[in-house]
Amino acid sequence: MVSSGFFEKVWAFVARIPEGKVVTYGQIAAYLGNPRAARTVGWAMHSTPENHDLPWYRVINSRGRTSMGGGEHSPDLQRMLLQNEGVEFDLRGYTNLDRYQWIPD
DNA sequence: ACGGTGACGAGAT
DNA sequence: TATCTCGCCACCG
Repeated sequence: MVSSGFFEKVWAFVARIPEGKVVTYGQIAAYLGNPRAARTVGWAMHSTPENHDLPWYRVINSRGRTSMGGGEHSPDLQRMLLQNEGVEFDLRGYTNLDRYQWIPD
């Protein structure tokens, strides 16, 4: 079977996040049935395939900040991509989850 | 099978 | 608010 792992579920979830909205790592873990697997979700995102079409930048941490990262994935790039979609950040780099967090149907 | 790993989370300082 | 510490857990060699 090609897609049965936890990572696959994470990617499938991320693919559904609408434009201008964000979700947190812990939130994804919870919706997938493992409330405490936030770190694993983070690792899944780190392991996203090269040819990803995923809106990876719509995943942020529970405090409304863009994820840490190195190299290609920089917090600044992530913030920029989100601002392009209308997500606003305050001067310290935080966004308002009450306003932009996506709650699946 | 086992253990290191990591784009996290929550509480403490 | 910035940092640190610890607990968590699926994946891969």
